[in-house]
Amino acid sequence: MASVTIYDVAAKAGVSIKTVSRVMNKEPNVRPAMRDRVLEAAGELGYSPNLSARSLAGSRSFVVAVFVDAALTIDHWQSERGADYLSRIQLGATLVCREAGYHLLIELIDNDGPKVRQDVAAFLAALKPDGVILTPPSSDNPGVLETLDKAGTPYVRVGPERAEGLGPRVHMDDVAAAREMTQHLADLGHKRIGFIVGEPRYGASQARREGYLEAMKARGLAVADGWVRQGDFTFQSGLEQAKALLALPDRPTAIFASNDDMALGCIAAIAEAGLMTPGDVSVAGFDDSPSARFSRPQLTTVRQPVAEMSSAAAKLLIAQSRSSDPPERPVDMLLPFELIHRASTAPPPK
Amino acid sequence: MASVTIYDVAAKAGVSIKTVSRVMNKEPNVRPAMRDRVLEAAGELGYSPNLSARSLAGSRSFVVAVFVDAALTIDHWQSERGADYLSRIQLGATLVCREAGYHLLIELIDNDGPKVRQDVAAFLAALKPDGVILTPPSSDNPGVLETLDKAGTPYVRVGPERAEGLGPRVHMDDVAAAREMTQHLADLGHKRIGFIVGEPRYGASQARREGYLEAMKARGLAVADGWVRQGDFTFQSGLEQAKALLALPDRPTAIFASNDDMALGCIAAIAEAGLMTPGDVSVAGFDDSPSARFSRPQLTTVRQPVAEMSSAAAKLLIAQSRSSDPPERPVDMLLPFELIHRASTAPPPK
DNA sequence: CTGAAAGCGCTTACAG
DNA sequence: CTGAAAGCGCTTACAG
Repeated sequence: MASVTIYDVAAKAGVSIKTVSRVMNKEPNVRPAMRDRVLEAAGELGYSPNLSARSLAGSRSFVVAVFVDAALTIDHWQSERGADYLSRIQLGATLVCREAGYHLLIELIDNDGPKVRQDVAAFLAALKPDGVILTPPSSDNPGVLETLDKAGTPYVRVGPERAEGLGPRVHMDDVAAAREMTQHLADLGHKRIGFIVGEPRYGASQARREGYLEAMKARGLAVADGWVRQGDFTFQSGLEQAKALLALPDRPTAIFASNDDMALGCIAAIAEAGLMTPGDVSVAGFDDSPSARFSRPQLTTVRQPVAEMSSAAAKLLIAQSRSSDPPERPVDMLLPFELIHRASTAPPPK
Repeated sequence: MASVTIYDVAAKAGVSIKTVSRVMNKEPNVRPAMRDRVLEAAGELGYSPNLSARSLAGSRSFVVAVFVDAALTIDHWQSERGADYLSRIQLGATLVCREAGYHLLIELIDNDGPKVRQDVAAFLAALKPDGVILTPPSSDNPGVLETLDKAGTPYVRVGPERAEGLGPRVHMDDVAAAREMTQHLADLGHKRIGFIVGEPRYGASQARREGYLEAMKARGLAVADGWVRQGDFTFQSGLEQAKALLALPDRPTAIFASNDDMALGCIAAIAEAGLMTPGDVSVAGFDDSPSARFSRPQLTTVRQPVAEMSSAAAKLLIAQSRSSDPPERPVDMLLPFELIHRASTAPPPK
C-alpha cells in the first residue's frame, strides 16, 4: 500500500535520489555500475516514478490528450451509430503512447459552447498535457487553437479543413480521393454518375464534392440537374437520395456516396427498386468502415488513414515533448489514402 | 504562460491559501462572503487547480482509467473490424467523468502477457487513478484483480463471467437474453432452430449457448446433430457456418447467431443459397451493433446495455472516491437487456 | 470559521 | 560523474 518512492530506491542502492532520477530518466553521466545498481534496486522494489510528482516538479506530464467533440459523441451514442472514426483515432494514438510510456486521455469538448475557451484553458491548467491531438471539428476551432497557443501547449490538428498557418496538421487529400474514385467509375465506362454530398458542417463534404466535380469536368462528363444530392452521412439519407436519383428520367448508372453509410443506403434503395448492384447501378463509398465488407455486394470505397494520422500526431507530440526543442519547421503531413476496389462497382449495363 | 496558482488567488482575495483550497473543494466552514470573494478572484484570474499538485498532496487524482485489452485492440485495428463495444464503453464513462470533473484515461493491458501484474502495478503506482473500469477479459483476469486489490485501487468489473466474490461488477444476463431470443423464434413457430456459438475465449459465448439450449429444452424442441456450430464472432465465420447449416438434410428454418457480425454473415449465406431472409430462414443476432440496422432485412437482435454498464461503473467509482467510505456492501449491478424486433425474423415457411 | 507549517515525490538549477 | 538544496502547487493534520 505505502508506495515505493525514489528515496527507497536510493537507500537500497546506496546512492542519492538525484542519481536514481538520472537513471530513471535515462540521462547521461551515470557510471554503468551505478546504473545497474539503481536498476536492480528499482526492480526489486517494484519502483515506478509517481507521475504527479514528475509533472509537478518537471516540465513533462507524460500525458497526451485527445479532444473529441462532446455533441458528436452524445449524438453517436443516442443514435446508436458507430463511432468508427473515433475508434480508429484512439487506436492509433493509444498504441504509440503506450510504447513511449505516455498515457492517453480522452477529453470531451463543447466546440459550439460559449465557454470553449474557458473549458480548454481550465483543462490545460489542470492537466498540463504534453500535447493535444485535435479531432474535427476541434481541429478548426479558433477558440480551441488560440487557447492552446496561449497556454503554449503543443498540438496537432487531425484532418482539419482550413489550410496552413493555423498550426501543425496531419491530414489526407479528400479532393484527390474523390477525384480518383470518380475517375475509377468513368474508367469503367460510366457517363452518368450521381453524387451524394455529406453533412455540410464537415469540410470534407465540400472537398469530396469538389473532387467529384473536377473529375467529371476533366473527363468531359456532364453533371445533369439533380445528380448532385444533399445527404447527411446517415444510411437513411443515402437511401432517400438514391431513390430520388433512381426516379430520374435519365437515371445515373453509378452513384458515388460521400461515405459508406450512405453508400449502403444506396445499395438498399437499388434493391428495393428491383435493380441490381452493380449490374444495373454501381455504388462507391468513402471511409472503408467495417460494414463496407459486410454488405452484399462488398463496397468499393476509399480507405482513409485515420489510425495512421493519429499515430503520426501522437509521435510528433511525444517527440516534441522529449526534445523540448522549438517546434522546428511547421508540420504538415499529408498521408496517403487508398482506393479499395470491391464488388459494388462494375461497367454500366449495355 | 506562467500558471495561476492558489497563491495568486489567495493574494487577490486577501485570504490564506487554505481558504482558497476549502472553497475549491467545496468544504464546509467557509463564510458565504469569503466564499464569494474567493470565487470571484478565481474567476477573474481564470484559476484552475493543478491536478498533479492535488494528486500529490491529497488522496485523489480525479482520474478514472479504463483497462482495455491490448491484443484485442491491435487485432481490431488490423482486421479493420469495428470496435463498437469499446466505443460504447468509453462513451458511457467519458460523459459521466466529464460531468463530475474527472478525467478518463485509456490504458492498454496485455492480459495474456507474462508481466501483467508488473505492468498494472507500475501503472497504478505512476498514475494513482481513483478508480479503474475493467473491460473483458481484464474483468476476469486474476493477476489484474489481485494487483488492484493489493494497491487498494477501487475498480468495477464490466461484464465479467466469473461470479461474485471477485469484486464489484456491473453486468447483464447473457443466458436470459439468449433464452428469450430463442423463445421468440419458437413463438414464431420455428421448431428447427440452429445456433452459432461465438469465440470460445469469451465467457459470453458459453452463456449464450446455454440460454439457447435451455429454451430449446423448455419448449420441447430437439437440437439435432450439427445445429450448434462453432463460430468466432466474425462475419466470415457466420457465413461459413450458415452455409453448413443450410446444407443439412433437415435444415433449420431459423438461425440464432451469437453476435450481429455472424448474423450478417448468415443473411449473406442465405442470399447466396438463393433463399430469402426471413421468408425461408429467419436470422437473429446479438449486440445491436450499428450494422444491424444497415442490413437488409434489418436484424432482430439483443441490445446490450454497454454504455449504461460503463456509466454505472464510472459513477460507482467516482462516488467512492468522493466519500472515501469503506466500499459498503459488495456491488453487483445487473442491467437489463432488450430484445429488438426487426425484420429478419418471421414465422417459418408453410 | 480561518490560517501557519509541514510534506507529498519528484526535477531543476547549481556545486563540486 | 555525483549530490545537497530548493521548490513545483497543492492538501493534510493541527492550532486557534
